[in-house]
Amino acid sequence: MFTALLDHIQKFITLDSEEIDILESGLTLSKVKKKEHLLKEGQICNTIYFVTKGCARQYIINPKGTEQTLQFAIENWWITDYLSYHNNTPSHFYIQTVENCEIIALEKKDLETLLIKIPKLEKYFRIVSQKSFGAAQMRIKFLFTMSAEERYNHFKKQQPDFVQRVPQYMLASYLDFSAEFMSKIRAGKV
Amino acid sequence: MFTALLDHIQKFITLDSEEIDILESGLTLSKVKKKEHLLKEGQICNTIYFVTKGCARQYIINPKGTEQTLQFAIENWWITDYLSYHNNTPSHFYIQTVENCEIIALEKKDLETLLIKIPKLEKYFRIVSQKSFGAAQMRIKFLFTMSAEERYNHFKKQQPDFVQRVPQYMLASYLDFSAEFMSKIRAGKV
DNA sequence: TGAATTTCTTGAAGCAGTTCAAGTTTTTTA
DNA sequence: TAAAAAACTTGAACTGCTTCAAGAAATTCA
Repeated sequence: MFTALLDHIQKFITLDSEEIDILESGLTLSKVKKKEHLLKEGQICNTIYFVTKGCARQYIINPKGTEQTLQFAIENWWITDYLSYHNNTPSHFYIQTVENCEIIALEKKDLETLLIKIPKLEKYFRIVSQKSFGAAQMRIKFLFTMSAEERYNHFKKQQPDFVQRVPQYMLASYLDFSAEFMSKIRAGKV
Repeated sequence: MFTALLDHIQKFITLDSEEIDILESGLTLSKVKKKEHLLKEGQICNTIYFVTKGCARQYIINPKGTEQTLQFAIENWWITDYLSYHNNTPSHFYIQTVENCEIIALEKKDLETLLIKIPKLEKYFRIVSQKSFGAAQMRIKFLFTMSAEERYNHFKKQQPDFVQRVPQYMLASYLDFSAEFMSKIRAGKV
């Protein structure tokens, strides 16, 4: 049931069977339909989400009223707003499913209990978040140094399957250009 | 000697005096002159740096040959390339001091030893990196939604002192616009 | 201090990508 | 399976910011 997450955790740390039991008893898997919100702007985020099936995204609504995706989370990715989570401040983001999903939602209180019972998990979350931070820095590098077309081609090369999986306008906003321009890039009219 | 770091750590966890001793014995503080490099592109990063005095930055050299700053680190900030650090891959970044600095350099091997001796530190680094990741997401939000002038004004409002502290062309590249445009923004010619 | 270096400024020309508006295609749902 | 909704396309007009070039000002260092 939780094998996806357990496998992911055990890439970084080793759990014995007792710890696995404790962990499993603290988790719940839920099905979430496409386009449902896990978090809305203004709410305080007190849950972290692990996607075991499907795809979710973090987005904002910009001053022009257009949605802009900041991050996608597919299978084996965590998604949350850590700033809201840690500072208990209203979130600047929406988190929403892009497909029908299976998601492990881990609430702050439960996570804190788990971290006390299984201190090793601290290491897991440390490494995962350090890597995520590293990935965010690379993302900023790409945004800074590549043209729109280069960003699209680079992304397509890195994640060829994923490109088919989400509406092109969402991917366009993730890569920081307009849906219309995406259309022109894909048609080779650039 | 290490009070800045100890204070920072104890914002998130509590250390007893024995743990403090262990920690201090594993640290070294070094003075680093302005413009020295802590990491260069292509090197594998196996050290994390904590700035206790001065200012460092992470930057890249873009295809046009211009430096672009991705991140600044002032007093009480960690700076490193976590992707290179964790994956043992060549770094995409330079890390360089912007002012004369005092820096605690913590090497991977030493840090791993410390994390075993003082498991609580895992929690400290987890929280710090989760917050950093949250901050990186906010940074992407600002880059996505604000005009160049708005980004400058917003940054100036958040960090009024810091704006004076670094060359304006570095700040311009951090905010993702040209040095010339920075000059025009500051002169009100926009 | 004076020379060298670094940083900042200014205006003109250019362009990568946006915006708008309208139509077409694809997907979803009742 | 028809109607509605969501997603994609196209071209024309526009614009926020870059690029270039050259000089001025500030800072560094011998």
